[in-house]
Amino acid sequence: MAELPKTYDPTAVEPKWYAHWEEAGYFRADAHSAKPPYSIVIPPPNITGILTMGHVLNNTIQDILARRARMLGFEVLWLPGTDHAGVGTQTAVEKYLRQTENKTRHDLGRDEFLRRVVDWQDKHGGIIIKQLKRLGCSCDWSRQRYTFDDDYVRAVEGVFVDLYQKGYVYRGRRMINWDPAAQTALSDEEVISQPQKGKLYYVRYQLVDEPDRFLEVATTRPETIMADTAVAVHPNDPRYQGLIGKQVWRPLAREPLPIVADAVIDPKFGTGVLKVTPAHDTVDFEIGVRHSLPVIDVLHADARINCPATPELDGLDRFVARQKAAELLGAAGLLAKEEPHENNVGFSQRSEVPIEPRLSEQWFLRYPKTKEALDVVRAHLIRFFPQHWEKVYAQWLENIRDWCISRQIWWGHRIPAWYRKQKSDDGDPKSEIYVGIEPPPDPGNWEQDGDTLDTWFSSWLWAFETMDRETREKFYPTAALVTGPDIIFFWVARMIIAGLEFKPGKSDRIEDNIPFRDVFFTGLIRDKQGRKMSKSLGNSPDPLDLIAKYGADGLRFGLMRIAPIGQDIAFDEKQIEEGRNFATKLWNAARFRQMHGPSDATVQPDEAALSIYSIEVLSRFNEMLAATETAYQEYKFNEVAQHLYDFFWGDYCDWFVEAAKTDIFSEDDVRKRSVLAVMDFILSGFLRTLHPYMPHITEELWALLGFGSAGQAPGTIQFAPAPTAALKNMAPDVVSDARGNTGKIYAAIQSGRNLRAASGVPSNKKTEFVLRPSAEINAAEIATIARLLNASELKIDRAYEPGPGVPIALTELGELYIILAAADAVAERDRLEKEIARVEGELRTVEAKLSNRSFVERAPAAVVEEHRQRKKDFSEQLTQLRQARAAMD
RNA sequence: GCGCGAUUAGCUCAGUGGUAGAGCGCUUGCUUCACACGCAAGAAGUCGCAGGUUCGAACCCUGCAUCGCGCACCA
Repeated sequence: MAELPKTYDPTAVEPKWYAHWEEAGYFRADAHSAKPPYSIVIPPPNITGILTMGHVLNNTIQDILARRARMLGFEVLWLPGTDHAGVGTQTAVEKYLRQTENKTRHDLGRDEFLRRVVDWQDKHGGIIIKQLKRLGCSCDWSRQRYTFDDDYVRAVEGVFVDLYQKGYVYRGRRMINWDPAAQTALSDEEVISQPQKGKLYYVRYQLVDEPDRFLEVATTRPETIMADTAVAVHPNDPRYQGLIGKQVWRPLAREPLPIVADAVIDPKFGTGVLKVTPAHDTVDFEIGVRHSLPVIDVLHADARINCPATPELDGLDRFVARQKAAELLGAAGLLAKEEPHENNVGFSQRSEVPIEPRLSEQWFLRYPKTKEALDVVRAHLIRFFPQHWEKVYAQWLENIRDWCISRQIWWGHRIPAWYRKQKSDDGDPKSEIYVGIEPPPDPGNWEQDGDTLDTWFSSWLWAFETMDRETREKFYPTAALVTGPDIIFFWVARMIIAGLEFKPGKSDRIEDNIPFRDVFFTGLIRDKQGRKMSKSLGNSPDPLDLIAKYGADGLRFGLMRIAPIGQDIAFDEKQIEEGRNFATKLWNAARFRQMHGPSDATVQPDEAALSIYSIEVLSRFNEMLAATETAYQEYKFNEVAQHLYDFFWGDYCDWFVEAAKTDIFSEDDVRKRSVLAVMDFILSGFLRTLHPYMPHITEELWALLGFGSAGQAPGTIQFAPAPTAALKNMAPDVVSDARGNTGKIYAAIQSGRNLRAASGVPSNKKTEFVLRPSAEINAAEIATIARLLNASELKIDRAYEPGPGVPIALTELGELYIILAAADAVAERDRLEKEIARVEGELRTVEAKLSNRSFVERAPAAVVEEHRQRKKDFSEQLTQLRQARAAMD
């Protein structure tokens, strides 16, 4: 066995083990395994994406779940893959083309452009896969899928055709969200509203019958006046009662417009008069339908003004035109006033430009199975963690609107619909439609729909279309989905609907069709100022840099320790540094063990020969196992991490290892062997418990300490069984006695160290202590207490009488004195008086509580008893302290 | 407007009815033979505000404030 180097170097160790794992096929899932299944499908990252902190969080959690399940004896499938990400990828490639060749996609044409995207995908795609591997993700890469795989594409088309035939998918001319930058329709979910500072323009509309009278209309969009086809007032608004049914002149592109009455008008807003612009506003469109108003569209697809009748504005960008329109109106005396105004404007999530409501022919989906999708979550067949997302989910499903699924972009699944122009009897050209996976029988006469499908229309099949039939039989439904709450509608809800509606080989049992049983929603990672991490802010650290600095294990552990369930995470690199420090601590603890001879994980510590410190640490080990298990049940990963950290650093390293040194360096071979066996037991068990969080270093130490060669499954920690509790045969009172004794000893040591520091004795200076014991003290423990106090000598003297100024600490073992070369009576008197004051305060608090009759009568007996005991302890302490103080006078 | 979170030490956050916790940072002392990515000791908090329930509230209830998120509105 090689001696461990002094410092741990993750950059060398981590890739070595990952390569080994992949080669050995440890991550491969066997659909024919007899083991029970545990499966997760990865939220597929964009093919052109690079690893972000969000990915690190998300995939570390999935890896923890997968690795833990393997150790618990499950057949694990973690199914990876990537998403073609329609708009995102197309935008990226278009930008690249513009920069390198100064060309647009239209310059290249559809076929050539798509060829370029595929080039790009082959070149840049898959970077993120390599990065996930560097993070240690134990995905079954042999099953890696892509939303553009041939059979996946076919499945997407199949679903479209199926839903078309069932009447859920339909084509229609409706108001949709138009992204003028990407020049495509969007779904409602892709529009985010943002408050926007602007102006409210009060425009004067002249009455046709009474040229001297004007109707004032408040609008934020004077550039669309040319598209007005009415003005509207509330039917009960007394100010305008007489005007309903009359006409006003449209102030730009002058035409008479009717004054209509509609109940949606808010009389309190502006002047209570609305200009009705059916082509450019959803509410106005609906008013238009109710009053049979014409629709005039004055915008090009890129949101420039399209209105030759008003040449001053024609061709201008909408925001330039807004200003210009106000000027025109002002010059004509038709602008009463302008007011600053803040309102919410819908922005395209991707292009970050304001969307335009637009009347357009698109494909829509009326969602099937919405009630069932609500029920499976309400009945907790699917459980959300944290649970409060159920409400958000329900709110969406209860108010669900049809989904606009067609996109006017080229990179995506082409809509499997074809059209054929036909002459009808009345001479109007009518379009015949064909929808099918296979092209129509005589393709020459048909033209395929040029549009593609919303990326999410392919993503919603991810949970089952990534699996073949055999895999599905074994691994569907998946056990857990780990994702961000920002895609609860985009993806989670739609996957549930998809599973319920058309999971292949659907069963009558609804629980067979749902895509997953548990959904864990991660928090968002924010920077220290609480801002979302984003490329444009440049506040997102590159995870690869962090891995280079702290190791993948350090990054994983550090991040998991600060990621509370359901809450956003304020990222702080210090936390990652702590993760790295923890790895180093573990490394050195193992190194210390290794310095004292070879480990043997197969030897169980002899329970009869255990020291009280061993019993104490083993019992705390049991508590740690139980606590992590409980935390896992609730997906409280940060709690798991904290329990691991506290146990190992505090209980094991700070106390047990230090106490164990007495035995390790002693001549007593029995005690020495016993304590080393306990170390092996704990190191072996701890490495296994920690492995899901820090897979590389635990595997490395597993090998270096020789645990892998001792009959444990194939030499890797990955399939090593999860550790079981220690001290199984020990009587509970023996354990609690040991806990009680070590508790007293450790507390006394802390008091002694405090005394040392308060007396100004450096921690490395060996100093004499005297203990006047209050009870019999086991001689075997004296050496350990002395060691932990760094005492040159610990005298046990029942009759010790301290001279004036010798510092005293009251401990549960008795009175502890530190012997100084020259005792400082003044300093010690001050210290004692402070201590007396403190204890007096504590005592008063407890006494007050106990003198409260209601408390004594109504509080649980155990609580009252606890207070009585504390009162007794404080009283005794006080007596002793006062005696010590009196002895100084 | 509706809903969901958050508000605890300088910072980041645990704590969910019975003596306020951790890590970082800070102060002090230490290169003591696993670890300075470390060891030891310490200072530091009217638990957002106001009511209520209770013998007892950081914790339960009500209201308010501030911050964040979502939905709706958004002329």
